[in-house]
Amino acid sequence: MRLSGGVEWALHCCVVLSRGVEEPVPVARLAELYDVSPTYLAKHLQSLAADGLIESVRGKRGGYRLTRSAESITVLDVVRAIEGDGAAFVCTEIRQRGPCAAAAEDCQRACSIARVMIAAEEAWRSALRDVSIRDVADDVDRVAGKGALTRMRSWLAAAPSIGA
Amino acid sequence: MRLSGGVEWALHCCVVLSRGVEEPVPVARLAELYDVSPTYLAKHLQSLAADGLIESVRGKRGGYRLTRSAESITVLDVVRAIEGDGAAFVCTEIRQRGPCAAAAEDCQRACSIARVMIAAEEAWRSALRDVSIRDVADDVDRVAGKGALTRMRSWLAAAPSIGA
DNA sequence: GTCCAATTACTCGGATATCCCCTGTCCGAGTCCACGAGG
DNA sequence: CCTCGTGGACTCGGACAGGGGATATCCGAGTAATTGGAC
Repeated sequence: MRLSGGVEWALHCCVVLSRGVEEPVPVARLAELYDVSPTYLAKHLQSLAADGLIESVRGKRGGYRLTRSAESITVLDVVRAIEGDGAAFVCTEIRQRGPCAAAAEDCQRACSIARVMIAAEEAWRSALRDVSIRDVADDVDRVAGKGALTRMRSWLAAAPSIGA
Repeated sequence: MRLSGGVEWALHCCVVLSRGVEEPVPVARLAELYDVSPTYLAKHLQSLAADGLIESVRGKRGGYRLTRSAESITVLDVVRAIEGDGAAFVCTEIRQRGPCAAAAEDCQRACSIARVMIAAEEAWRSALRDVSIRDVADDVDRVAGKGALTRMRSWLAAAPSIGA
């Protein structure tokens, strides 16, 4: 059980995009900020756009920007956009197989093992749902210093590749 | 993010093994009970044995049996034995990369995003740790009928392939 | 000076290879049980 | 009748292929800004 590495990228992107929603930021710029593969990051941002978390602006001076306020986007929203809605544990109903199989009419409720796993996943989802991108951004300000995020956001807005 | 299918098999095996600890049960018999691949199930049971949850008895009339009481084995123990101890979310510290990288001395605490993910995983683990194999077995008795598990355990103990 | 239109440069978007881990399988090492011979 | 040794069959254990999804990449579709000329 391992999450895609794109989850980390997407979360960092959403956090930095939550500072100043004015103008869109191209993928190449975000990739340069974090020193990651631009094309692969693009793939993940497309997933976020497909779920309506960010919107794309095409053409010159285009890019991505958040569609709604950072308060209304939860960490779970981002994780689900990247990883999909599928549950981690999938019950194959092996209790209904083999020589001691349970009768189908006795299996209307989910099996005991599946219920435990589902409850645990719900606890996981709940923890992620309780934290918004805004909360994370505030925490970054608290840990890394008040101006760190704003400085990164300003760098994104600056003309690309001048100093390089 | 998806768990290995072996988790389901291993949990069912531990539950049925918790009924009557007298004599070991061979892998082939367990595989026949659930109608799954014997060799692949063996691989997973080896993982359980490596973590000390079950012990192997070699030779004729050998097999696997639980090493301790079902109360002292948690669902989390089984999941960790199959999936390993690694965290689902791995922080690659991209905050320390790129042109706006944070200084290393400012990163002694885990980054805000990683903390959220770690806390969620801890909630997931906690939910799995709160349920023992004994609890699951009792719930199976409650749902599938009091004698279902005992009947399966008796079938395991019976001489193999008589009726077939 | 103003308007318009073609050009251009920059952006996203989906289709395309590559790699690694999970799935699934196999044969060899090890061990207990059974049986038979000898005392 | 009891003991011991040998054989056999059954078990686990780790080493060996195949497949699917994540990783990483590329080129084409689309759009806004620019720029040049005409009025």
